[in-house]
Amino acid sequence: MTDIIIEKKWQRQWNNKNLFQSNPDSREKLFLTVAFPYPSGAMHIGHGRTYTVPDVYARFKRMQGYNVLFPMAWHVTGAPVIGIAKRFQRQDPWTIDLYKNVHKVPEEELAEFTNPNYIVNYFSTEYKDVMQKMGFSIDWRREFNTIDPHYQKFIEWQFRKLKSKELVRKGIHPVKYCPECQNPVGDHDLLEGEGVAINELTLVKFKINDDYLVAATFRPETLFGATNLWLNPDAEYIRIKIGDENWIISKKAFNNIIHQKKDASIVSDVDVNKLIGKYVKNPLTNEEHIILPASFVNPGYASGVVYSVPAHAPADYIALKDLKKDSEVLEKYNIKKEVEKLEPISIIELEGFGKFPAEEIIKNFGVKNQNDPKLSDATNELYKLEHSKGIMSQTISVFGGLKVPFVRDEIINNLLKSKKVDVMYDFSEKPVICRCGTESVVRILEDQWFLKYSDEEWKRITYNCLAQEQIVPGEVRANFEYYIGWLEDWACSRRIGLGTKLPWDNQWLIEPLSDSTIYMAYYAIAKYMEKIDPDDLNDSFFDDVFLDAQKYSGDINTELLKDIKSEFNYWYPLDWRLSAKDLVGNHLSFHIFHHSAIFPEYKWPNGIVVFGMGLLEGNKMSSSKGNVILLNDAIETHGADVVRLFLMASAEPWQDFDWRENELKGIKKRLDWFSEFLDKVEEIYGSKIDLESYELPMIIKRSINAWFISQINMHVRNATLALEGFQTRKALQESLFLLKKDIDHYFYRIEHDLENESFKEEIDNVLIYLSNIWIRLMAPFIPHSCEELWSTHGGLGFVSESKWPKYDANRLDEKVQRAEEVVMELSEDIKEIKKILNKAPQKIHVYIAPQWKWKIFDIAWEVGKPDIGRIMQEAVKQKVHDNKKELAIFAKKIAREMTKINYVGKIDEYTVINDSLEFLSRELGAEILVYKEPTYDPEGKSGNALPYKPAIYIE
RNA sequence: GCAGGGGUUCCCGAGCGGUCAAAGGGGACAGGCUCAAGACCUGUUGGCGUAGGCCUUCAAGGGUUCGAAUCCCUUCCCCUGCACCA
Repeated sequence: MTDIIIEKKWQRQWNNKNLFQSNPDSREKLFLTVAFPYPSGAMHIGHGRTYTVPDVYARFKRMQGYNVLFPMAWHVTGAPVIGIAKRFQRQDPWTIDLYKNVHKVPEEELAEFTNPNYIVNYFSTEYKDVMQKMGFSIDWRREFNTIDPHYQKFIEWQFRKLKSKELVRKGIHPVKYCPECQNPVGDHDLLEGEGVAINELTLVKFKINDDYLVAATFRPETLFGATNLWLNPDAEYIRIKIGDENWIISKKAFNNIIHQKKDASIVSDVDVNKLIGKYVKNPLTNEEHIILPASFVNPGYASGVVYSVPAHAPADYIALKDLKKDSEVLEKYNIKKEVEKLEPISIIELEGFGKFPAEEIIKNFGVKNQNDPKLSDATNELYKLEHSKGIMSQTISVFGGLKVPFVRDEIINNLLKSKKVDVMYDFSEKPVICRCGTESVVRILEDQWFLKYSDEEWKRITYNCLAQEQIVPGEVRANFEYYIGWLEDWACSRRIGLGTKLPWDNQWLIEPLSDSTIYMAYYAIAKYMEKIDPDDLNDSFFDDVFLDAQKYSGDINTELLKDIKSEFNYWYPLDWRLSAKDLVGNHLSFHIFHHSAIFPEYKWPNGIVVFGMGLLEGNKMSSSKGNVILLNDAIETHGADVVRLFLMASAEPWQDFDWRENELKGIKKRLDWFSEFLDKVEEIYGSKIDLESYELPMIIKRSINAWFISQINMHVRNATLALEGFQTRKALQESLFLLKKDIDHYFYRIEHDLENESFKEEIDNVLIYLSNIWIRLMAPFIPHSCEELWSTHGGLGFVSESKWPKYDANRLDEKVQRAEEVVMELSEDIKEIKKILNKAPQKIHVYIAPQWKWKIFDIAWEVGKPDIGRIMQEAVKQKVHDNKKELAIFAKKIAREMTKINYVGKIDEYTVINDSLEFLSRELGAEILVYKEPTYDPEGKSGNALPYKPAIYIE
């Protein structure tokens, strides 16, 4: 078993020999990168998996002879650490506790965490340390972070490039915003309301005298069915001035709207009671609607004004019903007559419902009145149904028969053009509360910059780029296609955070996902940067290095420039990009977008591998909830190789893995078994073995040895194929678990052969042959243990630099493998019969199938289908057997048998069984007699003999 | 709602037209080894069976096929993502 001391020893030696520093040479290259971490917290086992996968692949490819580049850097751009630092400044107890107990930061370090730069530096140092403890084969000379001055030059170049291609535009954008902190807030910064979305609502301006009563809606198509407006009589309303219009909205709504309509100002208070009973004009239908009171209207949501569509909105329907019954209110406002006249207007047809779906859904949900909490469920349900399945009624002139979503968009667009409606934003759920305790609002940021992912031409080349990439696993390709189509313009500038300033508009920082789309190219040149003054990195430099513009002007020495450029051209394009599946819709898609926009086609990335998530004992891992195991702790308790092995064996990279302490024990046992295996071999061999010197004869004498060698080669072949496709779990199933099972079986079978000198020599050679292959096969997964075994048993150099085992097609023999199965199946069958007979046998007679039966199997195999007619025809033609009756019975029988037995051709069963006679008789506790011809067959059992299935007679 | 992925024997999980009562691991049980425990190895882990067999199973229902856990349709259930955030 490896302990940390041994692991450290090998890490030091790899480092001393610069084993993983990759420079261009004559070998074929392989360049892979994995999403760099955002170091705002400690590394946990989920990260461990993310970085072990590329490491295993890198090690595998290196052993195959590729010049592999596996670099690493730090993504420090962004706002979260700013928020964290602020919380430390405020001495927020929750944050201090999180960093002390979950991230396990020492007390004296925490004192410095008021500085965001300190935080990212602290954690990137820690990440690097843990990555080295994991034994990752990273070329650390290329390490950088995203606010290095050199890197910032690269980002500036990239953005100027995109701008010159007109892929960046200016616009406005709604964000969550804390009025108290005067800053946009992300989910991390919230006390309440995590994951709440921002919804766009249409503001419908209902004319009333010289004012507009402004109602908000998600469903402007329902304007056709409006019957009245609702105001909350207990709320305060005000008149505001927007441009040259006066709007009436609730006072609370103004607190929100002021962040969205810059020029809005309060004009006066409005007495809601005086509005009720008055009429407004519908901007779409020009009908007049009465204003009525309703308590369900929330003055804090949207504009605090609602227009009523009782046929299709449950709240409106039930509010109207409530009002009709409320004689006190009707009298108070003197609106009795008008209200009595009001009836729902049906405008949307919905399969399964009648004219007034709102009425039905209220009944279904058992909603009692407008203040019933079930009302919102009913509303959501009907909203969804009408959105997905609703058709506008034929009574609606131009839109009759059209689908609701289409009509909605049409109406919004038309009314926006004629300025009859406006747009506002509000949260999908409330409240949304900032960590400072203030309720957040939706604010519109102006002069925001966008990357134009909606651009048709850009989408088109992005699709082209995707089409020529390999995607692992293949199912994710559809996801990419979907996201590339779905992406709209992306706000790529930010006010706060660490990062690079937008080169042409200094008030903005470049958004963190936008500054990490093509940075893989930067790895290729990063190791040269310490020799260069960042000010010399002008656009002509990057144009020349990355795009071969050949127009460099600046102070960088020509030779150096040439080296940099040829290094980039050696490594690029990127062979594999690895990242988690939640980044498919943003980072990985952006990665394709930006490569296709900036680089020529021959530099486009070759492939993407998408990862799953990590679970801890069946629950989602989450640092903020404390449900994590730090990678460093896992290494300390189990050792890096155990951790690596578990992470690679428990699930394929794209599946979710589940860290279970219990399963980990099994992995640890398995690794110990592997590590001690060589001792076992030496025990059998009788002295120390030398991995480099053994001789495996071409002709293997014993069939069990031939079988074992064949199995080894099969596992080598399968493991190699699996690794080529990043299937680490499958690769380990083959190279560790199934191979071990075969080793167990082999030992079980040869147990008694060891006493026989003439058998033992072959066994010794087979075991050293196996050891030599096995250590190399396991080296990418558990490099420390393998280096240790390799060096202590005569391996030359580092196993990390040894050749990946190549499977030997001549040693992989299906028939040899099937023969062993025949022996084992025979043993099972005899055991089963013994069990049924329930008495100890004296002698067991085994009859091999006659020649003609094999011939019929050959024929059946040729035919391929259980077609008795054709098998018979062919058998008669070839005269395989004289006895037609026997032939017919047999042909009939094998028609079914054939599909079950995995036929690989004739096997010399007589020899194979005789070779295993000793084993069988010991296993079965009786003397075994094998017959080619049934010379002794008192019960006529020999006729049962089939190929692969000798007949049995027990007495 | 949209998109993607799933529902497999006690549990986790492979399989994705015949070699499937279904890999591998975990757990449980029995046996071997051992003074004993652990470790290790062997076997059992759907039911029936006095000759290697038969019957019932892979969410539910229907279909295609000589043959389906595997293909098609319908239904039910579960997971993930849906943006300004790393």
